[in-house]
Amino acid sequence: MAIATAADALETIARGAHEILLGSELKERLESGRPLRVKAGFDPTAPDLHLGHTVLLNKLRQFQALGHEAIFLIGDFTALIGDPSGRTIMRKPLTREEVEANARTYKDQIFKVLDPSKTSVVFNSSWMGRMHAADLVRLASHHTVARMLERDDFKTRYEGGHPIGVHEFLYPLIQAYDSVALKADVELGGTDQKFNLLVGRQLQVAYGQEPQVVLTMPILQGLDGVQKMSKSLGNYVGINEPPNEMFGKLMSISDELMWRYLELLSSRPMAEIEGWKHQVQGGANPRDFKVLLAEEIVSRFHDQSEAEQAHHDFVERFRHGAIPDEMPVVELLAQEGGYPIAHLLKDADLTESATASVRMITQLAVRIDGQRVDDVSLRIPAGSTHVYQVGKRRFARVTVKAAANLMGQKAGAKTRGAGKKKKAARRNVTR
RNA sequence: GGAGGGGUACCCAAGCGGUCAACGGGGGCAGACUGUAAAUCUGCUGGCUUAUGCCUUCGUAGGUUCGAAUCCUUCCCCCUCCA
Repeated sequence: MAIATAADALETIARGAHEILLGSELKERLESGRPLRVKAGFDPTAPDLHLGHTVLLNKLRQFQALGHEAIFLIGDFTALIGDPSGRTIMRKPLTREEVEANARTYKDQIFKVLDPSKTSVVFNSSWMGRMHAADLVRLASHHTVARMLERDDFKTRYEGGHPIGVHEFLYPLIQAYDSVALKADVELGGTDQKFNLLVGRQLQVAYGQEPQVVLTMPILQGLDGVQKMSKSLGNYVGINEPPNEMFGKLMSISDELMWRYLELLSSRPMAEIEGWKHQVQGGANPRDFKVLLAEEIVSRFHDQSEAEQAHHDFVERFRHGAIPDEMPVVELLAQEGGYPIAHLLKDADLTESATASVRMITQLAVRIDGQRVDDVSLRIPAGSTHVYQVGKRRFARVTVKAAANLMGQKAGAKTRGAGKKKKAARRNVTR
């Protein structure tokens, strides 16, 4: 098997990396010529992978391309603890069932990036599940509380008066033990994992192994460019998202963030990306390079033609202000006198509440078939179909129908009465 | 086990008997400007068929009062110190 020269390999591996500890050890192992065991652990807590996860996957892929073996560790055992990294609060443990379901989705998705023939997928429950209490105590004896509290987030929480569960201390230890069990040569992780990864080195030495090389990758910022990409923050691009969504989201990142994404997500050579940077400094429009990024990512998770289509749709929609072809279609039954606009927007899921609709209308953010609406008390007559728009991104095609039979009843019941009924019902539930 | 401190809207954080749907900041949303972005400026940020109106919210459940996020009691949760 042909393995690239150690110098070339190092350059590839170092791309985008935040830190390599120790670089000299990595070089030695690369020079040994044998395939290295490269481990990266994932919490099976996220049901859907997003681009943030692919930063590590891409790096694993690069190792594979260099002839090494990727060990994709699903931390199904550790997930029962919940990684406290970067958190200021304690995480709720997952149930066995949740963990298993999540792990399956991982397996389904990672091979969009990784080479299956050079990947082994392992679960740390397969050794941790068999460990005896006595072994765990022995494992725990290799670390001190003082050292645990060196970890930034533990320290912050401790000093800030936030609770820390004793079991959370086990997380780094178990993750570290995984490296022992797997005899890992290299472990990849986000920068927030540095502490855990280093515990791995220490523990391997304690168990008589050569310490693994630690490679940390920057945490990919989400679309907001500030917080890390995560599903719960809603600033993510999922790898299973439809092409248009994916394309649109990637185009919405800031110019500055674009370079980060290119470095960490694109498979284009860095030299080429550097060239783009110079062009932008010379006055080229960053947007055009953002397009190239978006196309590359969309074609990776879909295909080339879908990427081109997404690009085309995007231009139509934003440059020419076109109304998108695809949008939710909603049918509503009008009451006597038409459908009040504020309620229509809420019922079509364009706003959170009628009050919010009023706010949007007042702020001139609402359009019907492209026409601005400024009348809060507008009523939409039955028998009409229009495209309603709130802000720039939310659309729905709404048909208002006459409510033939229901009309009598609904009109008969005064709104106040209906409101009271609801409240009464709620009270009953509470009691 | 004992002593003290604390739980306010998405988050942080004021308020400490009426003028509180609750200051301020962050975040979010919208408008203007742009390149779709960023930066900037402005507005909004509990719900209700839109109302100088009503309803629900300041950990939980009660109580005092004409009136409570603010006072009293119960319970729950968190933190610190002592043992």
